[in-house]
Order: sequence, then structure tokens, then C-alpha cells
Amino acid sequence: MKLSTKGKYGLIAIADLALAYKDANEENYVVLKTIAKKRNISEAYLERIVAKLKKGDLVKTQRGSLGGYCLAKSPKEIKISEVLYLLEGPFDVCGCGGKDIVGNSCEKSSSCISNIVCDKINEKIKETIENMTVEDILSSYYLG
Amino acid sequence: MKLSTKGKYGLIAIADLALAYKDANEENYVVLKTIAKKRNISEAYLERIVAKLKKGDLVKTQRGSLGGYCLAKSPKEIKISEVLYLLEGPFDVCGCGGKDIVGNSCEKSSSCISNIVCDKINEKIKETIENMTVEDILSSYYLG
DNA sequence: TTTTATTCCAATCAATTTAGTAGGTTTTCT
DNA sequence: AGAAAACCTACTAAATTGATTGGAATAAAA
Repeated sequence: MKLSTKGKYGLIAIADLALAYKDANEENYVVLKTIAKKRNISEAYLERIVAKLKKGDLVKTQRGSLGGYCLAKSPKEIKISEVLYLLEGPFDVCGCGGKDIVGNSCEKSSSCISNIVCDKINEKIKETIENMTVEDILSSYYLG
Repeated sequence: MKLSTKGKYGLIAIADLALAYKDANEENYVVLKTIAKKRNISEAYLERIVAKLKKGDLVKTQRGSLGGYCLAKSPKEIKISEVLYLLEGPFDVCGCGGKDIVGNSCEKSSSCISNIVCDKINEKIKETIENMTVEDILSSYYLG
């Protein structure tokens, strides 16, 4: 069970944008090629990832020459959960679809044995990433 | 991000074996075909899943006629984490492998932005499933 | 001892997801 | 006009998932 590179690259991009944001303390557009090269990520692939972050209003863009990407809010207003939901989809660790322990379809059954486990896991993950902002992970990094 | 059916089916099988175990209060071998049919799971596929649980000593078997599968310990001695580790592999939500924010390889770097997030998530998931036993989820089920 | 019911095992396969490429279009600044 | 950037669409290769198939080994029962 792993976070895919979508989530990973997305977090990296957000963090780089956050660093630029804090440096400038205002709109500071960063060219994607710069991030891609520095982090050794395929630019075209990263582009599609950041596009999702834009659709989710975490990032805004400036087209044309001197354009680039920029955080749409300050790092402390962006939850890690927002980033990961946009890139990895909802953390429904278990979608189930089978039958529960008494034979009923368990799409939403609380008596489905795997739903019981998954609900607990989901709850904890949610709790964790909804209480963590981009600002938080940046400061962890600075303290590194 | 989802638990695959491996984990789901494994939990279902363990739960069914646990019910049989509690009914008999001793060795009670259950035929896999019974579980597969009741839960509408491919028997051959379920077989390979349960094989892993055997390798991990959560389940023991009796071959031949009148054979079957049986829990190797009591439900309260089996952690959910054991089941999921055997079936889904370690919950390294992020294996990373890229470069960290200052350009160093971040295989284990604490300054890798995605490791910071993933470590936190992993920690919480671990905490959750290591403190949950098969007994626990059965009683949740009974209480419905 | 033969039959039957079961676990066990290895190879294969189809569908899906992931990760990445390629090539071009549009926008905007100089 | 030219250059540099975001934007968009289609394709592909590799890995993973979720099985299926066909049998071999084992052990109880007839």
C-alpha cells in the first residue's frame, strides 16, 4: 500500500511553490520546468499533476512568457488532505462491494467486516492529513 | 488509495474462521469452498490469499477429506495489522526514491517533503491496526 | 484399496492503473 | 513577430490486480 508518485510529486511541487511564496511574500510565479529539473521529474508528467491542483484552486497560473505557477492561498491555508484528495482521490481505503457477514450487500453496511476496519483506518488518516498544512511540513523541513 | 481485495477477502476469511472458532471453542476446520460461496468470492483466488495467512502462522490447515482451515490462535491474539501486512505488504505509504528539497537522494531523508507527510500517515495507520484485534472487529459486528 | 474431498501449487491471462512520452495549441510578454 | 510559458490530447510501456486453469499431494471414508 503506497502513495503513488502523483501524490509525492504533487507534494514536492506544492512545497517548492510554498518556498517561493514565502520568499516573495506575494505572487511569485515559478516556471514548472525549474521544479521538474531540480527534482528530476518528467516535466510533462508533473504538468498534468499540477493541472489537478489548479482545478482544485490550490494553485493559480499565469500563461505566456514570464508566466508560471503560484500558490492560490498561503501555505498555512492549504491542508495536506486537499492536495492528496485532488491527486489520489478520496481515501476510501475500502470501497467493498461484496457481501457482509450476514450475506447482505455491504456497500454501506456497518456489519461488513472489512468496512469496520477500513472505516477506522480512514478516520485516522483523515484526522492526520486534515490537521496538517503545507506550512507545517515546511517548518518540519527547516528544522530538518 | 484503496485497500485491495486481497486485504478485504483476507479479513472476511479470518472473520469467518473466527466465528467458527468461537462457536466450537477449539479446533474447528472450515472448508474454504463454504466461505467462498457464502461470500461470493472466487475459491481459487481466496485460496492463494489464505495461503499467505498460513505462511504467516495465523491459520493452520488440515489436508484431505474432512480437512479445512482453522485459526492458529484465538481471535483476540490476532492483530489486524498482522493480517494486512501479510496480504498487502508493509504500509510504507511512500517509498520515495526521488530527490529531497535540497537535492539529496531521499531514500531515508527526513528532509524529503513527502517522507515527512508519509511518516506521519504511516505512524497513524500502524497505531490503528496494531491496536485492533480480530476479536474487536467481531464484537463490533455483533453489536452491529 | 479405491473413491472422494480437500489443501496445495504453478503457470497463465485480462483488465486496470500508473508513469511517462510526444506533439501540438494557445496565451502573453518583450 | 518571436519566444516562452501554460495548456491539451492521444498514445504507450510497465506494473499490479484479480482472477482462471489444471493439476498434484494428502487424508479420511467407503
